[in-house]
Amino acid sequence: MVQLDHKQLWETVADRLRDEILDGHLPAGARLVEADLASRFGVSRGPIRDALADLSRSGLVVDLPRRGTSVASLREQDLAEVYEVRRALEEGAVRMAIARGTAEDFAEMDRLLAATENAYHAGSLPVAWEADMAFHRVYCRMAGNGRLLELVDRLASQTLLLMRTALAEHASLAWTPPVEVPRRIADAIRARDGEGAVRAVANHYQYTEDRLAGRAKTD
Amino acid sequence: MVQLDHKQLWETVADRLRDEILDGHLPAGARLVEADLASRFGVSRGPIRDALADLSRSGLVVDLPRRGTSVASLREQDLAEVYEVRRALEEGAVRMAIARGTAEDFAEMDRLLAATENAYHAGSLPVAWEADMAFHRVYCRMAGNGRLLELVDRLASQTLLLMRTALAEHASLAWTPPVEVPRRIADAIRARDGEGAVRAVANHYQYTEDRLAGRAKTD
DNA sequence: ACATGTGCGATTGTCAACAGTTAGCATTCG
DNA sequence: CGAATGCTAACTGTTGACAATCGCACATGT
Repeated sequence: MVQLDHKQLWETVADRLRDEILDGHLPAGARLVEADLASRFGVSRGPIRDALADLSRSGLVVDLPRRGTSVASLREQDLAEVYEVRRALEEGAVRMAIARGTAEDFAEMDRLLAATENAYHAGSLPVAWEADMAFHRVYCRMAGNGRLLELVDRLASQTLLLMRTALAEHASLAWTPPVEVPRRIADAIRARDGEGAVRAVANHYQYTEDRLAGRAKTD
Repeated sequence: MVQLDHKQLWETVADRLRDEILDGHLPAGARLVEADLASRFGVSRGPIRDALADLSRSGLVVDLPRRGTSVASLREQDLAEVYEVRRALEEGAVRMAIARGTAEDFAEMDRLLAATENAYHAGSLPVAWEADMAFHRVYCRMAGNGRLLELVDRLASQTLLLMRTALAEHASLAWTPPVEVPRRIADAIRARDGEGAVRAVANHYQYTEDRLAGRAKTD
């Protein structure tokens, strides 16, 4: 049986809004008025509400009762929170993933590592970040835990938004970790080295933290 | 400023439904028909939809498109998933918590450990489980990461539901870990021993896993 | 000048009704 | 007798309208 994935109206709306938020078309803090969106997309407010509820779940918008919803403007504090949770989840993920990786998974990781570096050197940071997110996603998928994967996805969205909005203020965010850092994760998983993989993930986040802390000092 | 929490209609509905699900009044698999609930609570379908969406987020109900929502009937697989994610999050949480624990936090942990054991010996398992969840929640709150705490809360709901429904089938689930196991977590946090706390959490979940695996074999 | 009260516009919360889809059952045809 | 087809009732997805609430600006009084 072919699973044709018919999207509900609110899913289509949510996808569209998510894109507009992540590509910066809807800047942080922008108000999302249900009636406006309804007329813009030619639907009623019901699906709009559902879509906004989903984006709120993902942390891309904030929803103040009786006062409407607006695009989340995430701060330093949020960045730290997201990274802490992602680190915890990914450390768990690699431990589970080591038993289940297939050759295709490893090939995809290699491909994404290369894509990240290429995009970085080509100067296309958003593309590099997305490839990096996809890289992390691969081994989280390998963990074979649907709940974990969904959480990672939602946090990845928030991370992308954070990077985008933060980059607008701090040019020093225009970087990705040197490819060796994430590669160590891939290598450890490939070698079925659980503790090594956990260390590699910790190292990756430590590196990122240090780099961000450095920014805080030098800016 | 005092945060008085005025509840939206859907929140009230969600709380009520959550209770009814967790105390077994609404058994696993029970269909939740929007119109029925609307007339039962004397509201329209709108707030009911919002409430169901929230419960779906928490994993307490499943939502099949165009076919309505019903109380989640979680399986062995789900139990494993939830525990894996909880373990990952809590290992991260204790690492963050060691720096931030206050005397009140430690007192509350002690109190909850005692409450768990008392309720267990008094034969009131649901109470014991809830106290245990609250215990875990304390050090997750100490981590000072709102996102992490919210995830832990949602997973705790699922765990309670799992325990309840599983208990109905397997009497051998009628237990809690010996109080020493969670106490080691509290002790390590109190001693500001980060790696020890991580080990204690891992140990706790390992113990639970073994016990559950034992059930699978002996039942 | 400052605090307090009041009216207005904007926006969400809630409701009731319509339309499309689904599962189950009866019916028909081979 | 079995499989495919066509109905039917139940339910969700969606809509448009109404009511309640909030923020803001202006007026009023001290």
